[in-house]
Amino acid sequence: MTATIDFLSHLNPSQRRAVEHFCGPLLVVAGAGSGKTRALTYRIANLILEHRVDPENILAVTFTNKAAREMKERIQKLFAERLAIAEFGERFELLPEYDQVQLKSRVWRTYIKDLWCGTFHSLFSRILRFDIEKYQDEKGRRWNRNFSIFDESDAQSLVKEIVTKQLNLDEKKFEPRSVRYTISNAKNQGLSPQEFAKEQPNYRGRVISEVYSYYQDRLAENNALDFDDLILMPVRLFQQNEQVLGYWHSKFRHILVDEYQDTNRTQYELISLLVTHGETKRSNWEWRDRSVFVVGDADQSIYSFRMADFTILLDFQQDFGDGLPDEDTRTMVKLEENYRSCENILQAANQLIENNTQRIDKILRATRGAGEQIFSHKADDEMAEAEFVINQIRTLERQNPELDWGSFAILYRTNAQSRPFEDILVRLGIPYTVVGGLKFYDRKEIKDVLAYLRAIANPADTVSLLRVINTPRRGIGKATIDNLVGAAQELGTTLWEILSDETSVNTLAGRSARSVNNFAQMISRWQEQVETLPVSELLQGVLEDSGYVQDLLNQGTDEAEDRVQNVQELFNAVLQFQEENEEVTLQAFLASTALSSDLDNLKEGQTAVSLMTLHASKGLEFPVVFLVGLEQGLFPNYRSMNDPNALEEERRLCYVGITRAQERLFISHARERRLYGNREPAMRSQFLDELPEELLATHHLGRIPYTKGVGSSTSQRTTVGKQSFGENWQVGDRVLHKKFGEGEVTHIFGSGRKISLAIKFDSLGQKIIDPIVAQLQRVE
DNA sequence: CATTGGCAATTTTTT
DNA sequence: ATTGCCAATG
Repeated sequence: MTATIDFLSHLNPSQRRAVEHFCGPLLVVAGAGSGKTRALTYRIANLILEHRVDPENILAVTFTNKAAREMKERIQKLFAERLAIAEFGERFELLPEYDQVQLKSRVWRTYIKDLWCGTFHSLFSRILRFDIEKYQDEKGRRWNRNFSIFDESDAQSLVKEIVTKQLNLDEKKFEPRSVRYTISNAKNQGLSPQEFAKEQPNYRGRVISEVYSYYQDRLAENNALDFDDLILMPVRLFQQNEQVLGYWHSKFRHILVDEYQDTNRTQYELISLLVTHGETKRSNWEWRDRSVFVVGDADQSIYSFRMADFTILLDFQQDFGDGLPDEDTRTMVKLEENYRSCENILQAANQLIENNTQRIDKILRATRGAGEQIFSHKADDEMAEAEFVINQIRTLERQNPELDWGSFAILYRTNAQSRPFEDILVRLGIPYTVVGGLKFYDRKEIKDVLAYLRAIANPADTVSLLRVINTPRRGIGKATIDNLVGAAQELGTTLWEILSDETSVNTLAGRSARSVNNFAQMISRWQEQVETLPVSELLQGVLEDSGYVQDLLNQGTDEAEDRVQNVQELFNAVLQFQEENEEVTLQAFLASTALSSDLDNLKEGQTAVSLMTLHASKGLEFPVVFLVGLEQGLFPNYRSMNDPNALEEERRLCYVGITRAQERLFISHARERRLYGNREPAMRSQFLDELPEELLATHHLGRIPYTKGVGSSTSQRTTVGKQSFGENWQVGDRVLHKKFGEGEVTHIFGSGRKISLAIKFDSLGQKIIDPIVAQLQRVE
């Protein structure tokens, strides 16, 4: 127990309240860099240690697989350190390696293995592997436990096929991309094809609802689910099957959700069902040995295009909590102390986000020194911008021994912006990693090989079968394939039913019958091995017997060689997956490939410059951050500029970017940028003008100073904020804000340095403002 | 049937 | 500038 106390002692009072929370609901409003991951991991450890909660009764939802992995690792470390003291009387790091390994694996087995920790998608795909056979949709479609998970490109080709082949519609008028997006939105609102159809007043909507219905048919035929189904289907299943819901409800007694501001309606529904057992009357809710603990920050909500809805976070107090105002509530904790960034960076972030109207009152407090000024740079074009950035990186790296390549991040709005940076980095031989963009699992050769595996795991997966039936060439042409598929459709069975029957093939395939039968026998052979062989050996067999690798080698081109390399990497991925998990099934491996993002592969401790989109940067931090391409139309993106809500989201994205920086922040834009091959003039982003001028440096004189931001910098800038510090604000005071105009103080939160004011502006309504950050003048 | 070349559309962000 | 799609050709 003493060890328990000692880990609680690293926490500030708010964090401590969060960590020590046991039963009932709690909302943790956690600003950027406020130590929320620490709060989450410590709380889980505390539940297990202090409250004797069995790990298998804990459900922890994270936003990425990487976050899940890290969370498990951190908890494991916590336990290992504690046990080291208890059993060896020695700090974990000081133990001999053998003991460390032993201890770690024991901790894994007793505490971590049974913890349900992952993304919504991976967690609920796992639940579906148990219970999907008890589900039947409104049209009687059914799935079995071997279901395939179709990724976004699979889903889109399916839609495309339905639009063009099945409904003979104009691809221009019904772009598969946009139709798929509409369907996805419908699913994320929990609407079935029929329910969606009822809401469609116009032709287009009705057509899309028809596509949606066919789309579900096709998924079911293939025994496949898309990403949205992984969430929606459990909701439906829970709603229609009391027993299934009861089982999972009583299993998951403690539910934690990270990045709660990025959950959508169906995800919320899922959590709600598990927490309340589908009971609508609050008085019937059982909190005796249960909790729901959510962590989030509305200011970092950047996924509304994926139907994320941060009002879910704002409503938590009403939905689950006591609904009391902030001063009295016992179901909300705010983490406002920022441990990550220097004060200048934080002030910039705070002031930028003040421009948003939809917020929860929260202000980030600096705990570190002022640090250097933020540097803003205007370049001629995107090449010059890249040169500027890389030059800064080289200079800083050379001048500061504590910085290595991994200390730098270049963040941009769109994936396409990475090129010029990569070009220069390659030229100079500086190590770098691009996260996101062209995903490993999206490469043709990887998709091909995975299609083999998917067809083996799930014979109903016709899409995958068709992908590989003639890859590499086996002389099975379009005509024979059409014949076989046509027959399957005629009979209402799967393609595999036909393929696996030699006689049918002989009648249908004519000249190619031999090839088809060979192919089918090959697949059958592998299917028999699924239960007995480890996935790695199965894959090896596939690569050899299918002739896929041989075919690539025969091509002899550089490109083909690259592909062989990638296939080899896939094989390594299987080996790694087998090392990290016990009892690896083919389905589990395939699910991990479908649900893993590039982000998950970002390795800790690699000393390479990181390039990524702002979205991908969420949750990460770097000593030095470059925010590039701040131009109207690019960032904020032109598609968001006419919609106030979308514009606020862009601003939150900028806020996320700024708050990734620990010590230094550079912001740049270009005067001219290449777009689709031709040059276009560009205007500086409006966000630049929303940053506090006095924190921005625009010219530099030779060297760029770099001092670690711990302790105050020596610069004597007097910020406007400093002038208003110490003012005695009172409710009713009239103030003038530089941007928002005149308003009246309606509430005062905190005091001294921690003061913030609620101000009702005459034109814009109420906002919470930090008088130290904002430039307020008293009126009258 | 498979390869090649020309033309068009394309870029927001992702589990 | 790059990628995907279609039509014409051996």
